[in-house]
Amino acid sequence: MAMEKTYDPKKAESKWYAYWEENGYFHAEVDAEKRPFSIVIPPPNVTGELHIGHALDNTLQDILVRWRRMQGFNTVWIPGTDHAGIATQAKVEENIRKTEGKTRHDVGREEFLRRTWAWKERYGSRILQQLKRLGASLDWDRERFTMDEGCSKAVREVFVRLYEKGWIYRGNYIVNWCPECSTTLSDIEVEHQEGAGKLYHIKYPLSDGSGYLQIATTRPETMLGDTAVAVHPEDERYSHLIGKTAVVPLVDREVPIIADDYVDMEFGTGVVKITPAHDPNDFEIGMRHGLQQVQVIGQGAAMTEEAGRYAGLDRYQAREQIIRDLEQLGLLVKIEDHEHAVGHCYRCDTVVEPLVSKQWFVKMDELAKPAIAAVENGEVRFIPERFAKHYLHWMRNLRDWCISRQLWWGHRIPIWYCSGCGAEFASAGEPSQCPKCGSQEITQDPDVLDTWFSSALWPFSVFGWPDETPELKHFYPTTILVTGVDIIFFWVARMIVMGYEFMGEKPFDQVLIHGMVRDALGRAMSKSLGNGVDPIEAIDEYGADALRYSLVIGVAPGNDLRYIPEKVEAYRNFANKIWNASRFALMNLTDFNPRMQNMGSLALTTADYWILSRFEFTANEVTRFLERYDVGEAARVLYDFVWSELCDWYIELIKPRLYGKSGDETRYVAQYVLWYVLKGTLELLHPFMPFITEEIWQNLPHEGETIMLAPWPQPAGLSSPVHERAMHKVMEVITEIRTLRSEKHVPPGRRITAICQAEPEDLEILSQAQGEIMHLAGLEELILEEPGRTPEKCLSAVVEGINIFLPLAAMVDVEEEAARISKELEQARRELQRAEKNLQNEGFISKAPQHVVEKEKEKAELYRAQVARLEALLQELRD
RNA sequence: GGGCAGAUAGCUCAGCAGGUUAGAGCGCUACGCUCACAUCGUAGAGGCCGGGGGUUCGAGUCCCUCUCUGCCCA
Repeated sequence: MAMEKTYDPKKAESKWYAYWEENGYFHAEVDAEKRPFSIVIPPPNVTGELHIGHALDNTLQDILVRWRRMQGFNTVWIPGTDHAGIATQAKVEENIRKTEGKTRHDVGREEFLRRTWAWKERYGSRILQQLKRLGASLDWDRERFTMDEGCSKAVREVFVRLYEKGWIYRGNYIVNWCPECSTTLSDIEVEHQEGAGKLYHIKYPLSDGSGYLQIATTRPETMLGDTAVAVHPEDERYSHLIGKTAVVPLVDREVPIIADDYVDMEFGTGVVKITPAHDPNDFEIGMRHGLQQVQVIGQGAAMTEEAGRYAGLDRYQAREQIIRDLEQLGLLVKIEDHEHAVGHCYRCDTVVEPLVSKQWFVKMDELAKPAIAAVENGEVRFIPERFAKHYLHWMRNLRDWCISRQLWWGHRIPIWYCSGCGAEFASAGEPSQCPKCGSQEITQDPDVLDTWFSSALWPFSVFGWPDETPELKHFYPTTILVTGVDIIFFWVARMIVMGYEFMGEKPFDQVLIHGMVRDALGRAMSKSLGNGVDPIEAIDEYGADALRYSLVIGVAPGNDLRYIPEKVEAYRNFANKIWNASRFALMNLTDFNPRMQNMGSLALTTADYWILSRFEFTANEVTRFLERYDVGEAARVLYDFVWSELCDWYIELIKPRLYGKSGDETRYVAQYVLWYVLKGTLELLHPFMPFITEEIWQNLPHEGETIMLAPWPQPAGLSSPVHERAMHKVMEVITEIRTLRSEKHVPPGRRITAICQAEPEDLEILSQAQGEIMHLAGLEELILEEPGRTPEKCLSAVVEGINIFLPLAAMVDVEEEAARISKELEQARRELQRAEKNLQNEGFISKAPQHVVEKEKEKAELYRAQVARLEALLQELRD
């Protein structure tokens, strides 16, 4: 095959993805003989677009999936999308508004839903197509959608069962209302943002005319709905007023002065107004004290009729007007600047309004118990572990989950009301009459469920639950869930809850949490900042493999990372490096057939033993890191091996042999080892860089149809510390000669002579590698001898106890040489001192492990020789 | 207010189970188009591992504390 000088990702990517898909390599059937490895994708929003966070999340999953698949696990990765209630509905509404100038109410519920489905059909596959560009090896035959028939059935089943258990209930409670989205939100869908606000101090007259109480509030507009004033029961300043009444200004409502622990004596004046209808804490107090609820703010965030002359005003206009009016009445004491957190809608960022309304809730206390225990006892493990704390803290302080949404797009709540007998009943099917009175006058609850309700069932609904399918039996619990920190509460926690309740078992063994992708300045990516990165653009520019590698390499689990285009470029270069090393290999393997001889019968050189040993080490490390889900370190180890050891050293070392300069026999050996290591390296790289590895692998002698299904490299007994140490010495000698040349500006093309003096053992090593040393150090002659004489007029150095002399009389400046050698001598002495100090330490000798002591002794010996040699050199120079 | 994370080369980050002469990429300096690669090679400069204390024979790594930055919860 003719390979281009640079790697072209575009061609390889489309070609191989299609090949994999057509051959069904992504698909797994249930196979009881094999160990399953299963992952469900965190379903992206069906009408969304792939962003860089998805790219990271799915790259991690794909790496794990491809790796386990190569290891022979029965591997399945389930794709799918989420209907994303609010987001999708908002998009379609926006479209209707723009094109027809109509609202969803103008269009009507049925028609609106028809259009939303059409929208989903049209744009819903987009994000999945984008995942294909990334190389994601998802089992497309098993694609699901949270609102498809099966998932919807699961949702209704779960709802009905919980309802019948009494764990889903309807009640009038204070909920978070988004005036913009016109729906309730669950507690976690509210984001608290710190902001500059004001603290208003207002006087409330006592009913008996004996004076005033001064209260402090950040939201004066809610005072119109005040039904009490509260103080702390132990606050002596006010104890005499408890039980009396005060008058709420502007509305002249007489309200009780109550005592409640909730009041913070330190805050403001220690007196707070109580508005049960518009504040969650006040709501609780109201329940405790049986207070009336007066709703003064409506669903559109405008003041209601209850607000009297303020009715119709927006909540913020009302605030201003009220302050002006209080000021006129002389009841406004002061306004202070005040930092406080305000709840915003996580979808549209509008300030949320707490309102009392009739909604559906899931009772969480019982449900949470097994889900808490599972993480406490390690049945479900978070990686990194610290996220278990986040999870547990949240789970232990759970409030009931508000699941009804005033939307149209979603799973409609399977509750019907009978206008005949007034019954309320749940049904998993489509009832035609009331089970109590038989009346056909029944209407379904108009609300839909929180999107996360269906996502919570994802790990079993995708396998066909409530039916007991073979898939469910084989692939559940899934092996690992990979997702970002931001949805631990939204999604992970609820999956664990639902898994235990309905499967009687955890939904996954492990949860791998990764951080967020930030921009180059470390800021979160957001629409408003416009600093988002389109992964598809990055793939177009640098290739999917490069993007994948750049997202995972060197990232510690759970840590955030920055997206820096230069980094992607660096791994584009890495891909190119692999490409060119392979191109070189293939050019030299045209006449090679690995079946001619096997490795055992080959006369391996030190370099061969060395690279095989390093390859084995690398393979073990990569596997070890992947087993700990430390993808970042696995990728880093591989990168270093490929670039430094394989390309910079091994390939350079064997060039003379490949060119036939040392005979056919050793040429074949070099070919064999190069082929073996390159093929194995591609296999190790494949999970990280699926496309380029397949492209090259297919061109190397290989067995099998695809690298995707090639066996993951196993330990093969290739480790060889002896050869590693020998090679290390050779490399040090080469580097030292190069350094001397470089410092003295010996032209790179000039072939020179070198003399190496060493003890017999080392001489043997050097002599074995004589050809390689000469080749890589640019020598025309390498003289190997035992120490004794000091050659005249030489550049000299000592490494690894080996004297090196370069007879370059013209380059030798005695002063410079002396200075350079002195400097090295100093350093060697320092190291020697350090080592000796350790060895003289009783504690060290007796307490440090044997191998550490041995190592230290070896070091000391080496430094001692180094010092002696350098001292001798210096002496000669000065004579 | 509570909890968590981070602080290592000019920049962005690794450093896993305390023991390496503390690493990488980018950037920087010098040289080099040597028949895989200039998306490259060779050589090099650059770090009291945030401050202070402690544990240990030994601390970037473990413990305490302080400072700064970020995140989550209330």
